[in-house]
Amino acid sequence: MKTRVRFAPSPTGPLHIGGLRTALFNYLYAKKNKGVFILRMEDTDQNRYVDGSEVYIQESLEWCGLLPDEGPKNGGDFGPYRQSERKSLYEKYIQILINNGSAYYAYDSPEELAIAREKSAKKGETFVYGSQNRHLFKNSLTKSSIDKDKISSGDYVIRLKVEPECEINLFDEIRGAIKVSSDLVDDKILMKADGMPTYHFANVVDDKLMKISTVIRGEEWLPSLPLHKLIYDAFGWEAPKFMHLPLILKPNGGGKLSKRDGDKGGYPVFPIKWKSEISGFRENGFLSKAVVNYLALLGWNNGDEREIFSLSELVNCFNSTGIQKGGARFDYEKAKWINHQYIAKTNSNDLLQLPETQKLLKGFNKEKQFKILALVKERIYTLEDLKNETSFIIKPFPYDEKSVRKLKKNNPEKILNKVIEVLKADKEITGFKEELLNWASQNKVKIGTLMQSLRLSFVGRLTGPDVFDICTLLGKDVSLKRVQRLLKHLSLSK
RNA sequence: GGCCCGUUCGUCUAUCGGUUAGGACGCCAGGUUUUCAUCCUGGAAAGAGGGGUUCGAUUCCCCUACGGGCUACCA
Repeated sequence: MKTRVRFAPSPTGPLHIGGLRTALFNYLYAKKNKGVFILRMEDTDQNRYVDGSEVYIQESLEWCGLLPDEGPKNGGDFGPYRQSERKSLYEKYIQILINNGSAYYAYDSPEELAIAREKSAKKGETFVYGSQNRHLFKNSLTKSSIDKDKISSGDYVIRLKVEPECEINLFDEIRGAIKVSSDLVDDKILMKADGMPTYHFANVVDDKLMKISTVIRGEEWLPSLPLHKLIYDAFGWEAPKFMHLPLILKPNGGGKLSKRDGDKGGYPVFPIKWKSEISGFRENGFLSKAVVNYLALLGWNNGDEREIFSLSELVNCFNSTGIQKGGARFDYEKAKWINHQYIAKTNSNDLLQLPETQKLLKGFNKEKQFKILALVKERIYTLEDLKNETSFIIKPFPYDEKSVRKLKKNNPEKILNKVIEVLKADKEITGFKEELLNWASQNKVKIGTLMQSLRLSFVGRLTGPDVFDICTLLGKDVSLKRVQRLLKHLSLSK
């Protein structure tokens, strides 16, 4: 049987990294098994639909290199790939269930149900619309015939008729066998009053019609697995395999990572920016490969100590036995560390291709960009760090006065004047380093003081990359100006 | 509340009955860099608790505790 898996988000806003990781694992499973990765939009809830979501999801997947083989954008033989466009299919298939007695019409209003639910809650009971009490409600099982008026006015839903006292045997590829009694399963609504299917029904029908071999989704779906199994059974269909992924948890506990955790925690939770309001990993200076790598490690491991994987390496190594059972806390520090590894490893030319890098380095020509990147690449954790690491090239930081005062005690004027002399004489800056160091040792000038004088001149602080590399990058004229400027500053601050 | 799933350093994880319980992030110390960062070396840091099974349990089973998910005409 051909491996076919689907990533099935609903377009209710931007996709967060939990969803992205589900997509990733689907992709890896598909590619590992030489199968097909499908994108399906679960847009059956018209109230929650958010414009732009589908494009966002597609772009996020593309940014990460997780290109769907079939989906709303590029089509396929099993379309349409938006559930809203498959309405006639659900209508056709629900009739099968109506006809074989597995489903029935129900006419209770949402208000009536809310009241019933409240009643149960007051008694401390769980409300279940099912075999025990369905006779107390308005439906085609309690009335001798179906309510023609309600049907024609569309004022009804269709529920699954769950048989009592059946043992439902489930199997999850990660967790193994699970047994649940059918008494715990509601007569869940399959078709809503607006004529749209619920997730549960559409999901089963589509997975069957799209020949999905393995359903890989988040653990939040595990509780509805019995229901889904019952729907497959009602059709007499063989169910696909199921794999429920552990959830990605908030960094400090308290549940699964949510879309709102980003602004609270000061870290991105979305792959790319959403409209202009929320920035993503991309805008925060992450390489997509690093994000993919980190996400893969959140709930999966290769069984060894390896941590850095490219997408194709992940495809090769991926194995569902390496998937974790428990939820994984999101750790932004580790994500940054992986990004740091990728930035340092990626060659500068490739980094310069990225629009994000170009934006950060737009004031420089190509040659200079390359040099700057080489200078700071191994120091930074995100591309955003380029800003802080390179700003002194355009304009030095305001002098760190504490360092200036300290330096002053060591007669830096003599050194700075020598530097000026050398810079003026040396046309190419080539012998700059050697000459200064020689001079220092001959004149009993502490090298430390020399270095600090230079660094303070060029950077304004006592931090940064190698001071002679900086000088070379700045060029003779700029270097000279900065040394003269420090000399002037020293004399003024007497 | 009910149901389901889970539980190894602070965090991500290795271990498929016998290990000084390993690695990584973070943290601390030292080294390199006469700066900071990177990098290198070292260190502190874990089997939730209680019962079984077994010659032997982190590993298998049960209970408890804790964590999480679900409990909509949302997905």
